[in-house]
Amino acid sequence: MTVPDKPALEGLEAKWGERWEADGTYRFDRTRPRDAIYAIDTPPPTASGALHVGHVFSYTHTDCVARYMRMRGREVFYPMGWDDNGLPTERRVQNYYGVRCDPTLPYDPAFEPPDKPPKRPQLVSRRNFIELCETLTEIDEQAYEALWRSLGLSVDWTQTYTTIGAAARTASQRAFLRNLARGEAYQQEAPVLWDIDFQTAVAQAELEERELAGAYHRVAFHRADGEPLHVETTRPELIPSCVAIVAHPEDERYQPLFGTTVTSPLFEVELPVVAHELADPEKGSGAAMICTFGDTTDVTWWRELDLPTRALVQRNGRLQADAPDWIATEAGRAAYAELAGKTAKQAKARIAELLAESGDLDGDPRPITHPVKHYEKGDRPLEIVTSRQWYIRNGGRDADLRDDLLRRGKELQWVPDYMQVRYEHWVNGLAGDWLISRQRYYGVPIPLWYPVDAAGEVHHDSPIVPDEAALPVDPAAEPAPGYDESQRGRPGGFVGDPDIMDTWATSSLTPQIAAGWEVDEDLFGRLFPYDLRPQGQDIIRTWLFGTVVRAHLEHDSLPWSHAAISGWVLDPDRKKMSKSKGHATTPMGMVEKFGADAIRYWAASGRPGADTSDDENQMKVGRRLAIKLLNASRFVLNASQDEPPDAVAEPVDRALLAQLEAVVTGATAAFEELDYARALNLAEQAFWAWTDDYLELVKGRAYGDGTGAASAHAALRQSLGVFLRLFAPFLPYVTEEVWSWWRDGSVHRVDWPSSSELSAAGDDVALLETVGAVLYEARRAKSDAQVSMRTPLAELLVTAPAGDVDRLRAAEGDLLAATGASELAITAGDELVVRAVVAAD
RNA sequence: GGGCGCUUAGCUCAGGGGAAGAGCGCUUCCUUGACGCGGAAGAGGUCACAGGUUCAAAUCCUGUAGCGCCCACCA
Repeated sequence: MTVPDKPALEGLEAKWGERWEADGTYRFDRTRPRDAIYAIDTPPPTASGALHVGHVFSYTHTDCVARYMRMRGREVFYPMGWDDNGLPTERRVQNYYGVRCDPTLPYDPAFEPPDKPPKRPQLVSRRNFIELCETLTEIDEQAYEALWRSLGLSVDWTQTYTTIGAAARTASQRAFLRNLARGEAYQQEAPVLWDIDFQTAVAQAELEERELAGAYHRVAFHRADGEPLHVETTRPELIPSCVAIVAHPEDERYQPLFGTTVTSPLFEVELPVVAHELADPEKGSGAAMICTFGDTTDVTWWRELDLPTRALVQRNGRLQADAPDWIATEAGRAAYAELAGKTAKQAKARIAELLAESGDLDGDPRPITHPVKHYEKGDRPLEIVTSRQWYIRNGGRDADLRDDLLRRGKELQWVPDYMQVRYEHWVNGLAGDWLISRQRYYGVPIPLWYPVDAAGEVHHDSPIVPDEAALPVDPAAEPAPGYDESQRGRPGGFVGDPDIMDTWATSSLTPQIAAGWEVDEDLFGRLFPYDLRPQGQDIIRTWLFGTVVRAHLEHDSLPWSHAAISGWVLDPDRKKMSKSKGHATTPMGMVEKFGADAIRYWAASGRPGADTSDDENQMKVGRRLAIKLLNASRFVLNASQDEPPDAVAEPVDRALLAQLEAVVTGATAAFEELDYARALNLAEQAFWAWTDDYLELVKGRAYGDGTGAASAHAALRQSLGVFLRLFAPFLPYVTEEVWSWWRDGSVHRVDWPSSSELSAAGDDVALLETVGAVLYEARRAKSDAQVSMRTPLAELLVTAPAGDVDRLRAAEGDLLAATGASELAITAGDELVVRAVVAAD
């Protein structure tokens, strides 16, 4: 046994990191049966930038649970994935290298990215672009792994996956094909939300509302009798796309007009006045124009009222160049020419001028701010365009499936439990099925081709499906089964589906990907369904819900039994922290400054689901705790020797073990509910009482010999062993360091403490409390007298109720040694009163 | 507009019917026989506000306000 003279935290991360790796301390043993395994569906962080303090926070929570479960004898499956699939990666590659993908270019095998991003993006082929994505994500992933390792995540680093790797592409395409075969995936030509910058469709789950400045334009449409029908709109540029005017069926102002027509200003298009209960009499004039498409309500009206489609906004966000057929009059076509080719914003400004000139604008536009739908990663408002897209059923259009999924939400154990409500609200609010196709390049391709008939027409309704054994496939690079590449795009040949799948369509399969679904059925059988999905509350609607949908459809089960939802790390200004804002403190810098155990202490102090602030004070406290653990351990090990457990005989020592037993029971119960924070708090409180009171109390006895010393030694070492293991999930480095002074093997692979091992525990938990109260008064007397704590008390007089008298007599020797008093005088009384007097000099 | 969560000491947060708690910070001490990357003690609070239930409310109920997040139909 070697106890260092001056133990320190510095260097522990490197020392034990290497040792754990060499020993395979956290390696998953796949031979264990299902019920001996604890499987975690680790969130794969987005590999497109840097980890921030919020990641450190939530991943530490999971690691504490993983370490606890491992000490409870569960074999923990704790993989790490990297979400390197999708738009964030594309965008980062575009900015980092200064390139843009042009899928029409041929592959250039000799391509090297420019040293620094050129002013004007360089165009590269799709394959070159994907190679750059792979290069950059690999660099990012290495930096992530280095941070996770130094933070002490007990991940099995042989179990890693990426969401763009071959295994993920195979699983993603396989699941899609199964969905297709069962009728759960389907394609539809329909209006979709469209990002004009990214040039892709966007799913409901990826929307975010932003408050934008706009203006109500009060515009006159013309009734047959010459009277105006006023409509207030924030989007006058869509008047040429107008297909009807709508008002509430019970709105008396408009009832006489239902069934009649009006003509639009400037464009002179004849439009029916229709009724629908979604029209709000309180908004604007009570009458609204229906355009194809200005917003999602327009889509509803268009569908339910069976209106024509008059789309003018193109996928690049500009109005189409040529005047459409439905604008028939010369004046109308001339007016349209003023708008043609303009962006929505430019057209809005111009049409306001035109309406003012024609007298159809009533008053000045009235400025307002209103919520406008954006793609969460995009900059400009979404437009709605019609296109052919793939969908997966998620209950958005099917009440039975929705009920099934709501039932799954109830079946899942949520931590904290109120998070389940968010799931239910999302599922109940679904407006449609899950749009999974994306018009992008870096992602898992939709594994389909379509036949081209002799006339050159593409038959989308009879897709050509690959064999599962051939997965993963890239229809853009490989010919359809049974065809030759030369037939691509030719009459009688085929075309590949040009789209990729939404990144959530793949990451909704992380349990299947990590467990080797359909590839390693033995492993899959031991892991699925998993025990735990830890994740952020912001992605309940995307990742959590998507994973539940896929598991329900494919396996008719939940993907995991528990979902632990973590809170946010807040900025000092109490805003949600995000990496885009950039923060002075990087996680690695924090680890270097305070030590990994200190950072983990801060993180583990945040209760499940609760937001926490980025508080350096808590990290300092954690550091102090870790240092105290080193020093207290050093004292215990130097001042004692191994004694059999039954050497604990002194009432004070037996009381300590009794107290500890209660702590172990409490911490275990807390961890079973995944409440790591409560477990830490219990251990910490007991630990400080142990060092402040118990160690001081038995110090004198421990330095002596005889049965009193043996009892103290046994109790000190037993309690140290318990504390080290109680702290091991939180402070893996310092506990392992101390363990190594004393014991063989890793503290992270020994059994979690149990009450059965504390066989000598007494039943008088109150003894130490009473004795502690006396100690406290003795300290206060010395503090008041401004003397050293080592100054002996001249007098120690206690009045105590009957029960406490026995306790004090039992601890008398220790009390005298700790306070320096020569005599403990006890008188009987109703309550405990302590008189401690320091010698007058 | 709807939902969920939060509001407790200067700060960060526990507690959750039965005498207001911790850490940090602050004040005053202790020069250290495990620990100065220490230790001891002290001051500091109408538990957001208003009603209600109760012998008793920080705690349960109702409402209000502020903050955060999520959702919603951009006329």
